[in-house]
Amino acid sequence: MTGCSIGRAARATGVNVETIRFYERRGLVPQPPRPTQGYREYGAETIERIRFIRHAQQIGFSLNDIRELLALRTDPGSDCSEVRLRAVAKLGDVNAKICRLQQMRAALETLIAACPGQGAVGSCSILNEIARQNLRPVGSIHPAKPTAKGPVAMITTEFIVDGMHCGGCAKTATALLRQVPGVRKAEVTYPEKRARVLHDPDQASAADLHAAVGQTGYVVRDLGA
Amino acid sequence: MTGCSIGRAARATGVNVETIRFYERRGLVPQPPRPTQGYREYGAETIERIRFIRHAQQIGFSLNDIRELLALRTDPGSDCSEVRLRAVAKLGDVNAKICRLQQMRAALETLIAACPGQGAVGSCSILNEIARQNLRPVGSIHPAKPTAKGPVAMITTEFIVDGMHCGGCAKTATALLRQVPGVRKAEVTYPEKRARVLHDPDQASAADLHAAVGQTGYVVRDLGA
DNA sequence: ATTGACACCGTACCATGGTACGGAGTTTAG
DNA sequence: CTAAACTCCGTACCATGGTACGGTGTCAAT
Repeated sequence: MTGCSIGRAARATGVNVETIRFYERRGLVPQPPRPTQGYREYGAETIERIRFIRHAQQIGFSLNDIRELLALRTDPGSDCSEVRLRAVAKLGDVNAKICRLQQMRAALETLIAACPGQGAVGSCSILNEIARQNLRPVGSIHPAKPTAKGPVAMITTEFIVDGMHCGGCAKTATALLRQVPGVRKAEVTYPEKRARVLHDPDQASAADLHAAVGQTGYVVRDLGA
Repeated sequence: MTGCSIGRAARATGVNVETIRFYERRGLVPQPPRPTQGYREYGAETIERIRFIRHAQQIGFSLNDIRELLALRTDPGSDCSEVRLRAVAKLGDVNAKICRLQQMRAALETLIAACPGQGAVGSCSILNEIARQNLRPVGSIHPAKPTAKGPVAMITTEFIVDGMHCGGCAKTATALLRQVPGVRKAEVTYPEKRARVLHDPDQASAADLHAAVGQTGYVVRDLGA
């Protein structure tokens, strides 16, 4: 069977033509061969890949996550445990979001219940409660810490991460670090085993960073060790 | 008591200076007086306004929502029921998001539970299940309908919305229409009582649009009526 | 008087996930 | 053969909520 054009591929997968080109630019879909006049020709495996992307999105993976999953999937040297690690991390994200939203829901329900439903806005209990914030604060993903607290002094912390066995591990570790509140930038390099994190020491201590990386089984050492 | 500079206001509210300027551009914070050399001077009411914004964000309101809430709050002619309507609508949003996330969570948990935790990626149950989508599809906000199904024919539907009594009502109605899957653009104008919606008729029927607007108590009529 | 901190402005940039557009060339169906 | 439909490409734009930068001007403390 011969391949199909971008338009057919789009119809087959239920996405826009532009979306496929966008995925190609993002490295989610490989550059296809172009046998005739520069027209892209997609085989069944790419069609399937696009479906994979949409399904993975449905369960909460971002396009960057999905690129990594696809890389793992293609690389015969990688292990299923890598995938599992990512699924577990994503489940954690999803749970955290649910938790936040449930707090929002509780706050909204409280406000609505207290509202008489009519009257002048000046005496509107909802607006007044929001203004006073007689609401329990909604926690962030990690245990409540003040976020975005104006001008803060960022510092860079560097440490060694052992136990990684591929660049994908490094990316997982990077993602975990970025989830820590107070972290502005994080990069973990695989062969060097180095983590470099720009963070606000008041919000995220070195121990917080270590804990974030350590939760997946990687082992953290200080530079001097 | 005299007002304070933008820097002090930022520190007092825990936001960035740039954020205050950003809110000003977005119309969330009024243009302050500038008694000396063009420097902004903020009074207590603006500080309180910024706090209101942050609190409202915490419970899920977007900046656009908040602008409307602030307008209602300031306008002595508006009624508390307007506010309540928005809170109820937001609660609906939040519930819908929770629902989606719970479906994601269930899907991830199923995948993780089925994963042996090690082995070659070729036989990774997680990746294979994602590829096959042996997962119950995650519904969107409204009852499951296919989303983003490639090139679709959009149509414009126009109808009359009765029962609105201010521009804020029109905005509420607009927001409700935008939540309907298949709707690309929606605009509702107050004095004209007109709704104009660009949508995919396969995903969102005229009846869907009417139902979305009707759920708040506005009354929909066809143009010819 | 000097110097560091603060303020001004416009604009660009970050992530996220796409969609849209314009102008050109190509393929395919009638 | 012609015209519609499709494809190419780069770039710009949508919403969301900000942050950052560069160049310049001003205020306050020493």
